[in-house]
Amino acid sequence: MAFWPSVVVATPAHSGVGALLTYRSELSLAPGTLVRVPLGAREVLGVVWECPTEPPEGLSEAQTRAVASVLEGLPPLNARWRQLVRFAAQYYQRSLGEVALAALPPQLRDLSTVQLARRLKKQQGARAGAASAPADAPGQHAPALSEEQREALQALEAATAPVLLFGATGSGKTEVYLQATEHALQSQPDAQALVMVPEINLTPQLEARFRERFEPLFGAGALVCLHSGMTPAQRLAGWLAAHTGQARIVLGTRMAVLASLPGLRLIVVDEEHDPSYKSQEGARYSARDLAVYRAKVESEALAAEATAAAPAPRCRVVLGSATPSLETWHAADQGRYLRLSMPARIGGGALPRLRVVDMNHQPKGALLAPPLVAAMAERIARGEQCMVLLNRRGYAPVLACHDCGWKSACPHCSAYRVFHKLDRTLRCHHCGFTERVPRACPECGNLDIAPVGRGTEQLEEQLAGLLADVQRPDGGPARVARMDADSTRLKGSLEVQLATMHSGEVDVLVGTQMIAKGHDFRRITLVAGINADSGLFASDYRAPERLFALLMQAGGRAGRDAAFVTRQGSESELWVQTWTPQHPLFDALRRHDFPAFAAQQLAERESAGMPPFGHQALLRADARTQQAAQAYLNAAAQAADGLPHRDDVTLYPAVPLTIQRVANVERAQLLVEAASRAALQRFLNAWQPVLLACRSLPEARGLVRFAVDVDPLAI
DNA sequence: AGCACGCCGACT
DNA sequence: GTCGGCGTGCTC
Repeated sequence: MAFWPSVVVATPAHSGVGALLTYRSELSLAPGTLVRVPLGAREVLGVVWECPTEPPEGLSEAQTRAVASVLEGLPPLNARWRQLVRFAAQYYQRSLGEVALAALPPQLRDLSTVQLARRLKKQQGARAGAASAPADAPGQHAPALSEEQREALQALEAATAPVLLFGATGSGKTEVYLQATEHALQSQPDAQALVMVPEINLTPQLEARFRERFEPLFGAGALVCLHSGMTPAQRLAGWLAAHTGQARIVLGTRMAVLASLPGLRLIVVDEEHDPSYKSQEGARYSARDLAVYRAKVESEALAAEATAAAPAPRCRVVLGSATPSLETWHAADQGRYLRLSMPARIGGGALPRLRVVDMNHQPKGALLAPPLVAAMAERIARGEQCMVLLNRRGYAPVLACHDCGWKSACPHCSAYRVFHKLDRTLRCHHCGFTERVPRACPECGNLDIAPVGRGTEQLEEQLAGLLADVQRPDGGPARVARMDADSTRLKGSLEVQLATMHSGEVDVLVGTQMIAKGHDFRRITLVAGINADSGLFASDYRAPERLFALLMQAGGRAGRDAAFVTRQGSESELWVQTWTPQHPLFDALRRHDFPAFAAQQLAERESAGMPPFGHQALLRADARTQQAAQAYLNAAAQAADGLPHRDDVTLYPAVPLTIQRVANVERAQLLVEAASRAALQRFLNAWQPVLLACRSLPEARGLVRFAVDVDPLAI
């Protein structure tokens, strides 16, 4: 067969893991080149993966189509980026093209050559401007570090392993990130840093701090944000800036870990324990784990390029948290990660005192224990602020008829619709189905339908009533406000509410866990978790870990302004209402002793063979009937018999998910366990083609989709 | 993911 | 008799 020039391209077509498509190309294109290629009836974005020197086997020239166009002027995606994508695709059992394309801004496809050239020119112009920007603010802009911070910074800059920055809330982790970033960027004119936060909500305040610090040093275009809340045009601009090197700092959510950053020297993963770092759709990757892998790849490449004369620079990765994930903590125990501790709060503020309220000894049916209400009233009278957490939006989780037993079930999901009193609706929090609240029971016509259980709307209402007679020092009445996904839905309303809280116009803030994260309210001296332990009754084995982190984080909101607390002559407090006050979690929390809590949890995990000691994956199936979903999973398990590495894993029977049906789709899953990560990976790779084949079995009729979730957060 | 192909109910 | 419902399957 005559030679014909071809390129192998990663495209969004995703049948089969690792499936790449071959196109004809007269030009020899370097791996990493961005191209547009025909796929079926459309034209899609693709990444050149290989440039073969031999004609492809089993594919004739006539069977292939030609590359439609090359994105001129864009540097190819480098080998380290491609290795990251290859690893992520393989590890999380998705196609290369899917992961590669998920990492690129979709708008790139629609950009004409002329538009692209214009954009790149703009980038270069900005870059030249930035390079010539005077950098005479150096040294004096950064505040002095505490002894602890200085030691941590020095140690992390000397580290050759991933660093766990274990710092109490308020210990000044952000300042360490800032100075580590500054040093990394100054080491090299093209050096870049990636800073990740778990939620979009947390980007604006960190962005403000980074801009303030680095715009005088590196120019206005030096920092870009990358997260899903941006418009397509903003995402494109941010991605291009990072890819061309004009942006020196990329600040973003989990998706940012896949951005092209040719000069990457530092990765910061703030609040590394946060479950939001694990993607729950598409390729279910952990951005924290990929960050660690990415830093390793970058460092290895730098080491390979280094000469004997100069020591090789590294790409460092810092995982920061006051309550690290048990995976990270265990890695530090084993010496795979370097643990750096910063236990003290900047300014010497004390951590709040824990007050555990045993709800078994409180008046029946009371949402708030009387001693807690009294404590809050006292604080407000002194001009202090309180924060109350309840992890349930709406007025009540269920509306029920006392006569016939009707409940506000969602017709599309196996869940109840939540009663929202403010807009008089019943809303399903799973599928979004919303109806006006009926005036009478839809089953029997009885007018006596009533809310069951409590949400933030009701808590806000009750607190306003309970605190109605409390006077602030200026004589005004106590003011209660609520902040949750409902109250912040409109664009800009989050900022408005935060500003209201900061200005002191609110005395009590009620909200979901959204209010526990990151936001700094200086005058808060009392934080309360109302229904904190509801998670402990669930079967989720990570519930204690999450509760500990939430309460620690929430408690960290209290007493951040040490001077204010001292002036008040009061001590800040964290109140927790619980039905299980004897749980060991509270002892550790009382002493602010995360290491003790982690050791206890890790011992339990080890004896049960759970992560991080054992390794898990889930095979999930969505289908029109529960029977079809389970039949598919069980068939896939059967078909695994005789596969290589089958004996290294345990396959459990298929079970329905806790919420079995969402938006009329039935859901089931099957757990896979292995003693080692490598064994799990070997088996999953062997299983992959079987999973595809089992889709067409007669018993799996009605299957909508399947997905593998490697290292799942909940099982 | 798209987008086509293919086989069953309400219209010009 | 068609128009179109979305179930199923492929994309070099």
